[in-house]
Amino acid sequence: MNNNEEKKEIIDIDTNTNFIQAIINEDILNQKNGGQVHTRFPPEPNGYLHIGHAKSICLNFGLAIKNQGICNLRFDDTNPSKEEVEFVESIKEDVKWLGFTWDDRLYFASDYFEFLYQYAQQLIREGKAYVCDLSPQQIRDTRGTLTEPGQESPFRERSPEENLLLFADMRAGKFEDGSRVLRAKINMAAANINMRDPVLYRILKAEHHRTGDDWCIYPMYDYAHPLSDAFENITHSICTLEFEDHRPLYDWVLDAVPITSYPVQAACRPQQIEFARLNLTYTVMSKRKLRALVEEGIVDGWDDPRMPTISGLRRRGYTPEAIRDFCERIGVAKRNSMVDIALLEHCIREDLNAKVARVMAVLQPVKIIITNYEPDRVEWLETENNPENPEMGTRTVPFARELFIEQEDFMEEPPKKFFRLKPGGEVRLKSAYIIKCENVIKDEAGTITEIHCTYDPESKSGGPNSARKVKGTLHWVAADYAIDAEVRLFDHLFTTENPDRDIEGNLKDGINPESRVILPQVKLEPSIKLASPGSNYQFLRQGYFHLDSPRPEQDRLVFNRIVSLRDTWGKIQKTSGN
RNA sequence: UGGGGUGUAGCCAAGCGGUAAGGCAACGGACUUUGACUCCGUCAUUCGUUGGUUCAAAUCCAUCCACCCCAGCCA
Repeated sequence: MNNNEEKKEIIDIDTNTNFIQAIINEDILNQKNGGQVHTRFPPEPNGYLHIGHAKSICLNFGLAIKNQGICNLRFDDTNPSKEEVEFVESIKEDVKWLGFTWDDRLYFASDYFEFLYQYAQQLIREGKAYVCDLSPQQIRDTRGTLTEPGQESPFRERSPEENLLLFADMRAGKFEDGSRVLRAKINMAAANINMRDPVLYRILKAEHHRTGDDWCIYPMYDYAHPLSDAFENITHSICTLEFEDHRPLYDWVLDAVPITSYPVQAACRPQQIEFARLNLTYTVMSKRKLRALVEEGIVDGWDDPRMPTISGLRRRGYTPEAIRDFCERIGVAKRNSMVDIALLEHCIREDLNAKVARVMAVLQPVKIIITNYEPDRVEWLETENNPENPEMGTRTVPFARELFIEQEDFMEEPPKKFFRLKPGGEVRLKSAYIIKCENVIKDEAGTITEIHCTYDPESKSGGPNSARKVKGTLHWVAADYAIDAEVRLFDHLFTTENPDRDIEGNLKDGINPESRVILPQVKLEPSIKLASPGSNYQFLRQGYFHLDSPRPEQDRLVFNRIVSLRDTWGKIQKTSGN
C-alpha cells in the first residue's frame, strides 16, 4: 500500500463526507497547498447571525478541525454605510458561544485597505483597470442585458498615467460620491455579467467603524474577497450558491495580482466552493425580513426566543451542542432545500433529554383535595432528577392534602383511552400515591373549582406495596409549597411552512397568533428556587424549559419553553377531532 | 431568449457502471410511576422525462422538462 492509499483509507473512515470534504480529500491526496486546510468564516458586520450562519460556521470551523487545519474569523467590512461595531461584537460572541475558536486569527478586510489600494494601482499600471466617469445610471444602461452584450465605457482606454492620477484624486477626496469608480478591464461582451468591467472601487464618504475617515474610497467585495483569502493563506473559500457566477471574477482577480507580491508569505491559491444556504420551515432567514420583524414590533427584538437568530435560540434555551448536531445532520450540498424544523426540535430534545433535570410544574392548575389526608400533614417524597441518568441523583418534593394538577389531566366525560383522572377513576401521582376521584366541585358558572379525591396509603412510591399499577401517571405540585412563575410557550413564528413563498406583502399576516402564549400563574415545585438564570429543565410531561435571564420588567421567574415533549396523545386527540 | 447551477421517499441526504446507506417525519408493536425516553418493525422494484450505449445504468451519452441564481457604485 503506498502513501496515498493509506491516507485515502484514513479519510474513508470518516463516514460523514459531503462534496466539499470530497474535494478536500482529493486535495490532500494530491498534496495541493501542501495538503493544508485553511478556511475562514467571513461575515459582514451588518446584522445579527442566524441559524443559517451557524451552518456556515460549523462547516468552515468543522472542516478545519476534521482535517487538522485552521479557520479564521474575518469580518468582511468593506461597506461602511451598513456596518457597526455592535455587530462585530455580537458576531464574535455568537461564534464563541457555538463553541468555536479562532485563536489569534481575527482579521478584518479593512486591515488590508492599504494593500488593496496598492494592488489596484498595480492593475492600473498593467492596463487591467481604469477610472470610469460614468454615473451609476449610465453604467447600468451600458452593462447590457441578460441576452445583449454591454457597451464599452468611453473612459476605457484612458492611459495608465491618467488613471493613476485620477485614482489618487479619488482617494484624496476630490470627487463626489458616485461620480467615478475604478473598473476592471475585462470584457463588456462576456456572457457572465459579472465580467463586464465590474466595479472594483467606489467613492463613499462615510465613516468606517474601524478606519474612521481614513478612506473615502472602498473596495468592492469581488475585489477584496479573493485577495483577503489569498493574504490569509485560505485554501478553501466556502460561500453560498449565489456567488457561483462570481467565481470567474474571483479567479480573475487572483490571476491579475501576482502571488509573489503579497504582503505576507503566501503559498496558497484559494479555491472558491459554493454550497446551498439553509432554509427552515415555518421561519424566514433573510436579513431584510428578520429586521422587519424587529422594526415592526412583531417580535420583541433580535433575541426574541422565536427568532431564528443565534441570540434568539440562545435565549430560547437551545444549546450549542444541539445546534452543532443539527448542522451536522442537515448535510451540505448544492441543492436548494428546505429543512423541516422538526429536525432542529429533535436535536434539542435529544441533547436535553440526556442532561437536564426533571421538575414538576403545573402550567394550568386545578385544585385537588385529598379528603382522607390529614390537613396539617406533609411528606417529603424522594424523586429522581433524571431517569436517563441516575448519577444526577434525587430530590424531595412535598406532598400534602391540597395539590394542583393540570386542568387537561381531568375530564368529566373522557374519551376512550383517556389514561388520566376521571370521576371514579384512579391515577398515580408521580413519585407519590394512587388517588381516586370521588367528587367534582363547581361554581355557579359550572367551572370546576376543586376535585375531591382519596388516596391509597398503601400505594406510596418506593413503599412495599407500590407495585400496584394504574394506567396514568400525573405530575402535580403541593398547593402551599408551590412557587409561582410565568411561563412563555413558544411555537412556530409563521403559520405557513414556506413564508418566503406564501406570504406576499405584510409579514404580519403570516404570523402564528399562538407563536407566544403567556401563562402568568404557573405552579412549580419548591426545588425550583435553586434554579439559576440560563439553566434548562424538563417540566415533567410538558417539555423543556429555560429560565430566562432577568430583565428589568421581570419581577419574578420567567421560563421559556424551548420545545414541547413529543405528544402522541395530543396527536391522537387532534386527528380524532376532539 | 444569454450565462451559471440543481433534480434520489413527505423533508434532508449518501451513492461516482455491479443491482437504492443513514437521519427526521409518519405508521404499527413492546416497555414505561413522564401518553416522554428506549427498543423492535414498516416506509423508493426505483433515482425529473424520453431515448441510446452496455451482460449490467441513479451513475455514461443524447433529448426534453422543472426549479434556483445573475443586469448594486450590497455582500
